[in-house]
Amino acid sequence: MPELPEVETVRAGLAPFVTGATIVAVDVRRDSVARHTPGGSAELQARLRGATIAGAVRRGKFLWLPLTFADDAPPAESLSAHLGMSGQFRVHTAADAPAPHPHCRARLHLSRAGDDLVLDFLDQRTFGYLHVEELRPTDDGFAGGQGSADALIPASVTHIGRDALDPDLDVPAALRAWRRGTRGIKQVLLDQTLVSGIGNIYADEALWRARVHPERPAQATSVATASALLEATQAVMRDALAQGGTSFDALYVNVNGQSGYFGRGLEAYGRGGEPCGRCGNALSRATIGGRASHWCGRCQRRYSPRRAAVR
DNA sequence: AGTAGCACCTGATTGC
DNA sequence: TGCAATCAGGTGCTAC
Repeated sequence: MPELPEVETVRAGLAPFVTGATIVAVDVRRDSVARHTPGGSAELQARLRGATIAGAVRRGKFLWLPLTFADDAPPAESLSAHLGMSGQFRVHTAADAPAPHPHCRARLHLSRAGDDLVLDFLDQRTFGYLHVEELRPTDDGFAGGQGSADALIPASVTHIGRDALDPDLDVPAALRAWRRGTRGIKQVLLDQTLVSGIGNIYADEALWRARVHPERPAQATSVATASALLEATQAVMRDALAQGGTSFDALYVNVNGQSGYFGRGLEAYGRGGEPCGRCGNALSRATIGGRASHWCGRCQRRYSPRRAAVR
């Protein structure tokens, strides 16, 4: 499922095709893809038509394309996209574009330097969406590193924290936020308002790597442990990114739902009952906070207040 | 304020 | 065999 590394792969794959392209027409094939836009698909179509895409920017799992219009003003609006669980983008030349796939929720017709392109948004499970909205200055100095889009983020993304690979992540503040409250540490890792980009799969992987039990209360997590968790998160995401970036061809923007990184490299997620790659103990699987969770009961000790008190 | 729980949706898989 | 229940996932909303 698309988490930070997968969304970054999509962003990086999309950017060279769409930057500088003008949106000629938008064919919405399922109205719910525009459910976050107040006026629905009609407003999405009307506000996108004629816009030129200035780049592709990402924070955590949120992706957006800043838009400029004929007046040459800096981008003030964006086409925002969230892949949900199963979203994909595919790019075709207009001449080679196939009939829309049954899971195609929207087809955008683009034009750049005389070339006509088709950008399909596919989404089997329909948790993803496209949205057109204004860009807002953010008070935390976020710089997406995308030139003209610096320091502006879509209105719907303002509540999302900097992501785990953002060089400007305020690490001490992030660790403090992770160590607050009564929730289990895994639920805290999944809280996109604190540190974004971590989903169910990488949460399990990071916890396994850092040897932390998913149900350890956040407030019983030491600075050292929280710090190790953040570093494990960054390491596993960098590893995934290195593999996710390997497999795309010109017309397919890889969302990497199953292929690529998945099925290799994973030590915990989806491996309930299989031996731990570190100690050989059978990995546990249970639902925690409504999410399938996987961990090693030997390497990742459950928190015990009594043991903590003795020490 | 912080947290838990559910709705949203579809297709694959499992159970009867 | 056929149908129904279950599961998976991220986010945003509601209710405590």
